Amino acid sequence: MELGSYLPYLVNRVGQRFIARITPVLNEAGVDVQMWRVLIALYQRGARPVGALADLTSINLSTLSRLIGRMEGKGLVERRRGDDARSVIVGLTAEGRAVTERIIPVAADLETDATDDFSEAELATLRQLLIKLYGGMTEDPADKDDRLAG
Amino acid sequence: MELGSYLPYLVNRVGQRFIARITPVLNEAGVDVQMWRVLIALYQRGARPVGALADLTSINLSTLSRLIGRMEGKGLVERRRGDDARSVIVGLTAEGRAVTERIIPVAADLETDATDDFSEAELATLRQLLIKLYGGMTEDPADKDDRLAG
DNA sequence: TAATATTATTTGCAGATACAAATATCCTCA
DNA sequence: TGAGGATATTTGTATCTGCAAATAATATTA
Repeated sequence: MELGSYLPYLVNRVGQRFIARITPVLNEAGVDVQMWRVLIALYQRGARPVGALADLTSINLSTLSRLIGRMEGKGLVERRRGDDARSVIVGLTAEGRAVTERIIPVAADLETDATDDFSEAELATLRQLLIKLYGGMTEDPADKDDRLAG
Repeated sequence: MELGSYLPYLVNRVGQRFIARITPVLNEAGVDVQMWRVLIALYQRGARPVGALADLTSINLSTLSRLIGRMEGKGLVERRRGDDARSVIVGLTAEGRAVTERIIPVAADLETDATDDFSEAELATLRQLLIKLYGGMTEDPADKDDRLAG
């Protein structure tokens, strides 16, 4: 195996660079990368039980529980009891939404900046292939048959 | 901004899935994801001072220092003094190399598995675009002009 | 060449993470 | 309807992480 053409390697090193670049932006806004994951997940998908949010973000459930506690302390999210009182629904507060919307344009610039040399066609192809790749990967490889969606 | 087509998002969620999949394989071999990063960096690039290894892996220097200590304890790497005695050169031991080479084929299968539905052309395009993207991103965006390589 | 600055790594410490156990609620069926 | 099991989340605890300070060695310069 040639590591330089190994897909997980190629994907993760780009991902890490994106993270390295967005981190200062996030810190300025008083959040970290994990909180940002939660913010965009909630922003995109709406309020969710903790467990569903864990699936969505791939953050460990106990870690997420405490992370939500910290975000609650910052006024970014709020917890409420679900209809099923075992579950706790987490949703953005107005401030959480505002912070997210403040970061988004900076994040968008970051992408633009990184893809200076890309044609529109290349960019579209890259997006499409990444979506396809993700779609082809279930969380647990054993589930390959009953895959429904991301 | 539509998050579903936001490149850092698309890249990182695929990267996370790869990590989720390789983790059990690594654990079986007694290493974690960070150790794996160090192993492949050393395997690919050869022995390096701690600082250079930190750059290569994007692992924080103090974290890396202690990580190397743990890996040393497992017999995977060894430290030796550099010509400049301020630096510490880290290199794979025979066992570290053996462990790395034992994991590599499993990691390769993981890629094959994830790209079942990809044509050779699509796979090649994806690789090429990821390499190009990485090349267009310096660690520090301010360095955009004096970029040399990854 | 001795004092000071610079570079490379390690350690002190506070906070974050993940596994496993504990807690809280719901569902089933006798 | 209430006992036992299933599901959802939180907490106990040991380990890992990263910032800043400490340590160690090399370069500079007066």
